[in-house]
Amino acid sequence: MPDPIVPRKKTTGISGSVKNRPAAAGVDLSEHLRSHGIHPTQQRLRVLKVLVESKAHLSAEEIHGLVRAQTPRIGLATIYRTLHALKEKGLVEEHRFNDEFSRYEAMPANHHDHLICIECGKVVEFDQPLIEQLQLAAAKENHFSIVFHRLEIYGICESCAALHKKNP
Amino acid sequence: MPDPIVPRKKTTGISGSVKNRPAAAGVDLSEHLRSHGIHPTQQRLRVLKVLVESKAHLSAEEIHGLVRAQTPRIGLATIYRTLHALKEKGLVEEHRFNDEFSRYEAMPANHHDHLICIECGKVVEFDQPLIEQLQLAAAKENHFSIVFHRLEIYGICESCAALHKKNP
DNA sequence: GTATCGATTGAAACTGATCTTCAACTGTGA
DNA sequence: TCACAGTTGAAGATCAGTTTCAATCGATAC
Repeated sequence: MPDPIVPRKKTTGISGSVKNRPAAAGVDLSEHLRSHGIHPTQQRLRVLKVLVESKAHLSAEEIHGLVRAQTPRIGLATIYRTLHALKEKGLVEEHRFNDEFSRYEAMPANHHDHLICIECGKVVEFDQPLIEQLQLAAAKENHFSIVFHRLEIYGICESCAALHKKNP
Repeated sequence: MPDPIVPRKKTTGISGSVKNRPAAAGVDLSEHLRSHGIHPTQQRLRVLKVLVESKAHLSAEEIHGLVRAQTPRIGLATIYRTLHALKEKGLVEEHRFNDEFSRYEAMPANHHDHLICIECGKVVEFDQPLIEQLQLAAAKENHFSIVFHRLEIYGICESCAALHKKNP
């Protein structure tokens, strides 16, 4: 079972079903940052805002592009620095799907896993509490205490499958 | 829950419980390659041999080092080219744990998932058929057909936990 | 054995994501 | 106003992985 290459370009917008982020539901982003020990500069607020409002899992490049619409002179280094800080404080999650670069999302209220279409790159989030329980059992059996986990299912989404039937 | 950085150096040997690889159990590697449409050159045989005999998940750099012991002039480009070919034919699996680079293992007979210690980098393989069934259910619910998946559980292994108790 | 020709190789240069450095800027408090 | 710490943008460095290209290999025909 070889890893198919996900044929996705950096610029591709990726949609995914996303639950309400806590910060999107009216929480003051500035206070959100401050309460996590991050000084809320304009740049940091805008990076976080882009992530909170986005329905996608964004690359650093994409975040840079979106933030630049409001703050044209912001540098890519600031994006990376901010993402590191946010990640370290647990406000942002980093994913490495089948790309050669990372994608980021604002930390959701609940952990979830990902279904990723290897044709179009669409990412759908899901959660299966039972899977988490079985993971706990597997960890216990091997004398591990779980800190976090990552479950990614790669496959073909409904619309790509339909396309295949039309143009096989 | 921020991603802890796995404190692992490129040169660290990583152990893990590994079932017998089919090719390690007496199958002729040369024939193994040929039957998958890969011309069995010395270089390719040695890369595959290192992977089959290894008990670890090796980086390209590590494979290069090991192969060079027998073929001193082999280039890193050849390692990468060979790994691509092997991966494409499903003879090798690529993993990206919490590192910034890829690790490879000879394709095991059965799919398995990974427990990874975030302290020492130890990788333990396990499988839980029930988890796979639940994944199928999650995919079906979202109208995905699964091609492959990746489950990685990060945590603290028994011996690192014991160390922590001694030197907290 | 020898000629031919495509496949494969090693070395070196390249690429692209990410990180580091450093001087300039900003905000805050004395 | 001054000092100082924290933050920023720009440019350059780094490093895993890829591409290029001339040299070599190996299978096949003769």
